[in-house]
Amino acid sequence: MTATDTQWIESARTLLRESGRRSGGARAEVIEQISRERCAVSADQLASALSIRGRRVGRASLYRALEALEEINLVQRVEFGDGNARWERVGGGGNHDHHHHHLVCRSCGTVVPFEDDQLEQALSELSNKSAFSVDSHDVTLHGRCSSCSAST
Amino acid sequence: MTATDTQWIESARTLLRESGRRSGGARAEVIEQISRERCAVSADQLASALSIRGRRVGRASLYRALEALEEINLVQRVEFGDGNARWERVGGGGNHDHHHHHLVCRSCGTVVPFEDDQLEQALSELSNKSAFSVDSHDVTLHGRCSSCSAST
DNA sequence: TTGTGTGCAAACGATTTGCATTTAT
DNA sequence: ATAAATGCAAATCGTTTGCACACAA
Repeated sequence: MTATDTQWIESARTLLRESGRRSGGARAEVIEQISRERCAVSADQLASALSIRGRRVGRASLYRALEALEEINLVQRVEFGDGNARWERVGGGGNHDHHHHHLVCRSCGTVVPFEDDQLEQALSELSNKSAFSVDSHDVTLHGRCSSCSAST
Repeated sequence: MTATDTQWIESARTLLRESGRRSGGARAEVIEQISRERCAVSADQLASALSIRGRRVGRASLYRALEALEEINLVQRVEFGDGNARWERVGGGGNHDHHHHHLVCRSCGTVVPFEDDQLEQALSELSNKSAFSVDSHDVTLHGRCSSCSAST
C-alpha cells in the first residue's frame, strides 16, 4: 500500500464522517478495496475481489458505498460503452493523484490506463473557455489491444 | 436537411444493402430520424421524436436498427455516466463529419457538443503512440451548464 | 418463395429500493 | 437511545430475445 493509498483512505474516512455518515463494516471494506485498485473496476469485480478475501459484502451495501464515495468526490463513475458502470478513485489529497484516462479493447474488454500532459493541457484550456463550469472530464480511446490485433 | 445528411442517409442505405440486409419501414424511419439529430440521443428520445411525427416504431426494431447502424460504423454508441446509452451518427462520407465531443451538465443532463482542434491533435498523437490500434475516441466534460450554475 | 424485418410480450441483468435487523456513536 | 448501515428479497428500468406474422427481394 502506497502513501497515496493511505492518504486516500484517510480522506474517505474523514469526509464521510464530516458529511454526517457512520463507518460500517461493508463501507470500510469497499473503501479499502478501491484503494487497492489501480484503474476502473465494475461492481462485480469489487464484489469478487472482496469475496476472495473472505469479506463478502451485500450488493446493496456495495452500491450504496460507491454512491456515497461518489458524492464526496473520492470516486468517479465511468462507462465504457459495454453497458456496465465502473468506478475508480480520484483525488484524495495525495499530490500525485494518478489522474488518467482509458484505452479499451473492443474485442476482449481489457482496460488500460494512460496519462498524457498534452491532452490534459488541451482539456484544461477547453474547460476554461467553456460556458459550463467544468469539474471533471474523461477520455476513452477505443480499439484493439495488441494481442487481439495479432489474433485476427 | 443538409447535403451531409443526405449523404449519410445514402451511405446507410447502401451499406445496409451491401451487408445483406433489407430495408424495412422501421429501420428507414430510424435512419431518417438520426440523420436529423445533431448530437447524441437516447433510445427514448428517438422513439418519442418518431412518435410525434406519427411514425411509431417498436422498441425492439429501434434497438435492432441502432445495432445494425453501429455494425456498419455509421452510428456510435456513447454513455455519459447516467446509465442510459445514447447514439449519434458518425462518418458517412460527407467531408465535414461534424466529429465532436460532449459537455454534460450533471445537474439537468443537458448535452452540448463541441469541437476542438488542439484536442484532436493531442488525441491523434496519442493514438499513434499507443500499443492499441485505436479506431475511435470520445471525450466528455462534466460540469454545470450556465443556467444550473446560476440557480444554485 | 424465402428469408429478413417488425412488434408484442416475456426475459434479462445491472442497479435500486423496501424493510426488518444490526451497529456506530 | 437514536439514527445510520447492512443485506436480503423484491422492484425498477433500459435493453435484448422469442416468436408469429408482414413484407422485401
